[in-house]
Amino acid sequence: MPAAGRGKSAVMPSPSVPGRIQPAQLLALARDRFGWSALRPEQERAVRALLDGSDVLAVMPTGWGKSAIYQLAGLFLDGPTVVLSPLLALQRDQMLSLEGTDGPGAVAVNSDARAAEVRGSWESVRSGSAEFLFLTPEQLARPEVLDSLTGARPSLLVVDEAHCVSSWGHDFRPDYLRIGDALERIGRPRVLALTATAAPPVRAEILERLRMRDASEIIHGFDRPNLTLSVRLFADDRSKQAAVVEEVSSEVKPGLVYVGRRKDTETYADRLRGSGLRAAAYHAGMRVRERERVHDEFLNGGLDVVVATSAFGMGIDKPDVRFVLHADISDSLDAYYQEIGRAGRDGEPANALLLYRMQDLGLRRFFASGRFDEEVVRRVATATRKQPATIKQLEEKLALTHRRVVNAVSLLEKAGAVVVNDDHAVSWTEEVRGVQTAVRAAERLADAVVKVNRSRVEMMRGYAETTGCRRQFLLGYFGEQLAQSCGNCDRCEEGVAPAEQHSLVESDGDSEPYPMNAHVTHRAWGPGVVMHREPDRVTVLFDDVGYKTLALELLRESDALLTVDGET
DNA sequence: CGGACTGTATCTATATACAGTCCGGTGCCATAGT
Repeated sequence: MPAAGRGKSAVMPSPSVPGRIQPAQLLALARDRFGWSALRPEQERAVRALLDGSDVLAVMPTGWGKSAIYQLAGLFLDGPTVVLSPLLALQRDQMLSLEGTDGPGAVAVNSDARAAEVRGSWESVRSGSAEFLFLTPEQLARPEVLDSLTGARPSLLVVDEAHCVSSWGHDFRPDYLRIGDALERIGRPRVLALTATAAPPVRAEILERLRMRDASEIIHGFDRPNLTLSVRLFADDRSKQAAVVEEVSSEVKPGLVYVGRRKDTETYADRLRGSGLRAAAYHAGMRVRERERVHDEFLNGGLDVVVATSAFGMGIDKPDVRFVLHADISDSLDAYYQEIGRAGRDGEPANALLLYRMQDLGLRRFFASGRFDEEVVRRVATATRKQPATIKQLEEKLALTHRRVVNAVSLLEKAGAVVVNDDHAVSWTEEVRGVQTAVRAAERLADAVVKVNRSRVEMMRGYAETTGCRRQFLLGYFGEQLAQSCGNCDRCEEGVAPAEQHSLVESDGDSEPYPMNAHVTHRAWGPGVVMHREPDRVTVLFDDVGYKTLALELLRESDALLTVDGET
C-alpha cells in the first residue's frame, strides 16, 4: 500500500469550493491519498472538466485508470459520489481497490446485502463517512433508493462500462433505459460516463440516454498496434472446428476462445483438454462457484485457455493474454473490439483471430432481432390509460415480469404516450390518440432498434469480408482514420491492402464524392454519416436504419441517390 | 437464421429424403425451499 503510513496529507482540498484547482494540487492529492506517482493527461483533463461543472464521457483502454478520475474528482466535490456498475463482481473489485488507500470509504447497496447492512450504508453516505456509493441500475428502479439518494444530494454520478447504456435495455436489463430519468429525479448531479469501447453512434447514444449536457468527450485512441488481426474463412462447420483446435494448439498461451453457444464452450474445452491443454469452459449457465473458480484460475495462470460465451470478460485485466480466437463471429464490431482488447495488454505481440463462416451470422441476426410483444405493450397502455400506476403495481396487476413492464413503459414513454411522474407513477399523456396508435408507435420504435442491431451485424460481416486492411476497417468504425495500411493484419501480409490503399489516396481531393465523415442524405434512408470507404464501396451510418454499404458504381449511375450536405 | 432432432413417407430399407419443431446470449432481483 504505497500511501500507507504517510498520514493524512497537509493538502486538504476545500471540498465545497472546486474553483480553479492547480495541477500540482491534483497530483499532490493523488499521491497522498491514493499513492499514485503520476496522472495521465487524460485523467487530469477529465477531473478538471468535472470540477469545472461539466459532464464527461471518457473513452480509454482498460488499465488506464478510469476509476482514478472519479476517485479524485469525488474528493473535491461536496457530496457523495454514486457509481453505477453493471456487475456486482465489478463493484466488489472497485471497493477492494478503494479499501487499500487513504481515501474515503465506499459502500454498496445491492441484493447481496442484508437489511441492517443497507441501513448502515445509507447512514454512512448521509453522514459523509462514505464518499462512494456503488449501485446497479436496477437499484434506481426502487422508489426508496431514489428517495434516499435525493436526500443524500450526490454531487457526481458515475456510469461505469457506459457502453452498456447503448447495448442493453432494449430487451435486456431494461433498467438501463431509466438511468436518465433517475438522474433528474435525484437532483441532476454532474455525470461521468466511462468505457473502453464506444464507436461514434454509441457515444451519441450514451450522451442522449444519460441526457448529458455540454459534455467533454475525452477519447483515447482505439488503435492497439501490437494486436495482429486476421480472419480465416470456412465453408463448413467440421473444418472450422478442427481449425479451432489446431490454431489454439499452435498459439502461445494463455488465450481466450469465444463461441456463440453455451454448449460449444463445453465441447471445445473437452477437445482442447483431449489434446493436452489446461482448458476450461465459461458461460452464464454455470454455477457461481464454478465461474469464480475458472475466473481465478485463468488470472493466476492455472489455465492455458478459457472457452467462453460473451459472459466472460468484463473486468478481466490480465496483462499477458497472447491470443483471442473467435470460433464464432461477434454480433458487432463493438463487441468484437471489446473481446479482442483482452489480448496483449502488456504491449507485447498478441493475435486476434476470427474463424468465419457465413452461416454463423444467422445466430447473430437472430439475437439482433429482439422480440416485440404487442400484447404486453397493449395491456400496459390500456392499464395506464385507465389509471396511473407504478411499475411495481403494473407488474402485479397484469401478472407480468418486471422486465416486460419496464420495456413496454420505456417504449410507450419514448412514443410520447406515457410519462413517469415524480411520485413514480406511470400515467397516460393524451398526446397520442389512443391505445392502438400508441402500440403502433411503440412497434415502430422497436423496429428501428432491430434495424440498427442488424446493421451492426452487417458491419461485423464487413470486417470479416473486407479485402482491405483490417485495422483501417476497425478503426474507421470507431471514427479514426489510419492513413497507412497497418502492416500487421492478414490482408497487409498478403500484400492486397497496400495497393488498394494507394488507389484510395489517389482518389482524394475534389473528385471525391463521399469523403469520410461527410454528412449525406439518402432518398429512402434519410440522413447519415460516411463511416467507411473502400475503393468500390462506401459505408454510411444512417440515423434511422443503421449501417448500409453502397456500391460507388451504382451511386454514380443514379447520382440523386445520395447527396452530400457538406461538412458540419 | 441455421442446426439438431423427430417423425413420416416411400419404388418396404442392414435407407434416405423431406417437413416440422425447437432452440439459441448477456445479469440484475425476488422468491421459494432447506
